[in-house]
Amino acid sequence: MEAMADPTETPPALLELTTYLLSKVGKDARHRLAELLAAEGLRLYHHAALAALADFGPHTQRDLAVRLGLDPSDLAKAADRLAAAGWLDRTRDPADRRRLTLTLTPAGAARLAELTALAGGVQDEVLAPLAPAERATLHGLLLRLHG
Amino acid sequence: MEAMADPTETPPALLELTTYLLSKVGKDARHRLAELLAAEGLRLYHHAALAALADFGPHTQRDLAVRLGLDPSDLAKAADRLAAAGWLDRTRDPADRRRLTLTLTPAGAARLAELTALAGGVQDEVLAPLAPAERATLHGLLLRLHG
DNA sequence: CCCTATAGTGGGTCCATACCCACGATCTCA
DNA sequence: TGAGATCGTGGGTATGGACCCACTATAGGG
Repeated sequence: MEAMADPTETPPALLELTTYLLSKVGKDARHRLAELLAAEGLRLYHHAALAALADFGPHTQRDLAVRLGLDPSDLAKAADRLAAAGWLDRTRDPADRRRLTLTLTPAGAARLAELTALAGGVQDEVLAPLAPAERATLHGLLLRLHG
Repeated sequence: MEAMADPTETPPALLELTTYLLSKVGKDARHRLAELLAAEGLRLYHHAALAALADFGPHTQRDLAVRLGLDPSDLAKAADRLAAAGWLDRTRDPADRRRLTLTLTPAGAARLAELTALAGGVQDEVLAPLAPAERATLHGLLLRLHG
């Protein structure tokens, strides 16, 4: 009995393209995490914003927008959301009253830890086929590509 | 003189997530190729469709939609585009006149070769930081994740 | 004090992806 | 020969990302 061809099989010509795999696997990973976050009314950039504040300390909105590569106007909306939830403080800079300084609150730090755990869970799923050493190798290679 | 902090630096907490890197690098790769294709009025799935026909032979529209994970309605529009350019033939199946069989034309095969070369160029850019052996390693790992 | 530049923000646009439905044509089978 | 299923297709909708402009409040130089 002959093996049945899988009607959903990807064309080998595409599987030979590393960029195709990169794009597909990356999209899948992002999609999974985005879905989890969406269930809590959050987006990926909310996570990124909290992480940036945790790692680099307070930012003005403009600076944070630059760091995350977001439009200042879009970041303002994201900051709204995060401030409303009590995860960051938005204080007017007394030295330049145009500026708003964003600072992570303890509640924000706690939330960030939860989101990071969530991301870790997705990562375990996505990387399941790889042994720990292989995951480390992959991580190192991707890090080099990221520059 | 102290090193100036890079205001666009990504939060280390995110760089530690392999899925973050995967998603970012993958998005970048897809974005670059999509831009090149867009300049010629094409989308990524046009390339994928041609590749599938080349690798697996003629498909009905339905089968091709299943293989590529596209909505049948959307694939119909893509097939329009490709047929209009003369890259595939759309023939009514005499045995079941509801079905349209898509077959790659020689012109389509030639176009596919061009697109594949284009994709290869993008890939060389994206993978530039890696040595050939490392690229092979990366490819192998991604292939395992793709299943 | 005026002029120009900048920070934040509200309210949009544009685009791609992913759906989804209804319909005509056609097939299959009882 | 009808009932129901299936293929292609036209014409939608929903979503998220990226971008953009106008406007207010504020700063700072001349």
